[in-house]
Amino acid sequence: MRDLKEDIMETSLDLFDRYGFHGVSVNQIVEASNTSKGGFYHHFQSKDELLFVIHDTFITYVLKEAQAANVVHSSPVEKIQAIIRSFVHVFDLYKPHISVFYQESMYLKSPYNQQIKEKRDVFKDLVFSVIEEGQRSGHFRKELPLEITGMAILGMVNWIYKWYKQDGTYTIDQIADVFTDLVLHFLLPVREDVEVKGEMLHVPFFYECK
Amino acid sequence: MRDLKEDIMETSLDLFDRYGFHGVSVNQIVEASNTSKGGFYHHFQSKDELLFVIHDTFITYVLKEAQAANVVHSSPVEKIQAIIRSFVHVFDLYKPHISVFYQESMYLKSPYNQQIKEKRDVFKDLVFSVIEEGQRSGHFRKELPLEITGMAILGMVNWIYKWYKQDGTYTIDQIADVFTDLVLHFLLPVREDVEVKGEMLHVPFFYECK
DNA sequence: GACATAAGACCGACTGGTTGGTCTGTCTTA
DNA sequence: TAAGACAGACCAACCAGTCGGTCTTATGTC
Repeated sequence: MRDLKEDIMETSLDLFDRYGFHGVSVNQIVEASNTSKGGFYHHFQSKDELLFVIHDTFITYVLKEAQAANVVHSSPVEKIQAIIRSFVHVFDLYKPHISVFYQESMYLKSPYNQQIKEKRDVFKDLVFSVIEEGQRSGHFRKELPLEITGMAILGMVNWIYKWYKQDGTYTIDQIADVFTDLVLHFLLPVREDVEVKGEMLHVPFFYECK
Repeated sequence: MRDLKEDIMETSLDLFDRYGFHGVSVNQIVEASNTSKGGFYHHFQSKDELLFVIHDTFITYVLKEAQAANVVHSSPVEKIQAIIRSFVHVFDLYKPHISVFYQESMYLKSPYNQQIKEKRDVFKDLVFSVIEEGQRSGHFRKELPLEITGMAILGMVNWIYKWYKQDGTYTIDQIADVFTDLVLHFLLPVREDVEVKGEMLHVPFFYECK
């Protein structure tokens, strides 16, 4: 027999993914997971807390991975590659969690919304700081506004939750590869500038300004 | 005296944007817009229909603009520029509508969800076909997978609704310019390949290369 | 211009159903 | 035997939607 708390998590994740947080009642959750109101409220203080736990699961993961990438690599090019790769992979691991998160995060009450916002901001700042580091060191195009470029990257990756299917045409690795290619194509400067501190980058870059 | 229906639309848009569709009751809407249950249901068949009308407003706009761009321009480069520009501008005109849409679209019942999906698909297919056209004609890099690249563009633009503020650091025009720059940087092949059928592209990149 | 009339605009008390959450109590297990 | 795991009847609050009624306004008639 499985742990009942995990059953509730899994079942509610499935239901939320299909019908949304507000489209599923606690009664439906306990019914589908073969438990009871008492069982549910023994494990969770409220329906909101269940939602928070769902969020925290994947946010903790993506943040840990990005922070590790930031420490392991020294070049901003390698950092952004590693961050995008792990960021994209999160959608393979936690897609239902993420779908629920973006559809429902606005309804979470204090103190849950506060905690979630903090973790998301740490991740965002990390991505931004890598871009900024690359711009300062000359790896990335200095003329790009940090905020717009950063949000473009977060946007194209976050949007994956809308269309990615595990049994789709492309694997999550292929998506990660293409996305990294796209991002590096608009981040890296013309070829002449890519040589930084005697280091020659072997990243395909195609466009030169006229 | 304003039209009451418009008052309801505007008030509910504001409330939905702050608290979400399910976070606002019809009672709250009629209270905030100084009308009544009767007044509300005189203008709208249901709460769902109100949501549908909100959606339809901006979807109709973005679709019309993109289709016009597709007809007016002949080069895929100009087409994608115009589409991105108008797509980005929709967030300036209809940001509350769009926020509500992405948070709530999942809860809409038939036949509303069907109609919305159709229009969104038409728009998506239009963007994809422009990219494909550019790849066939040699304007765009042939090695990029259409689906992943297309969803990357839709993702980075759609995500604007999460962070764009009208009184923020950058205007919507600046965002559109940077986004166009980013997209063309990863779409266009090396300069040698940009010359197509004797036509030399004069792609107006917003930011000057060094 | 005065009046009758009808149609649409709007009102708000009311309802039937649902929801998140509580509480008392039982069962299991260490 | 005590403590945590779980059960399920119960409740107060709330919600979308209804319905009989009133008010406003445009129009046709004399």
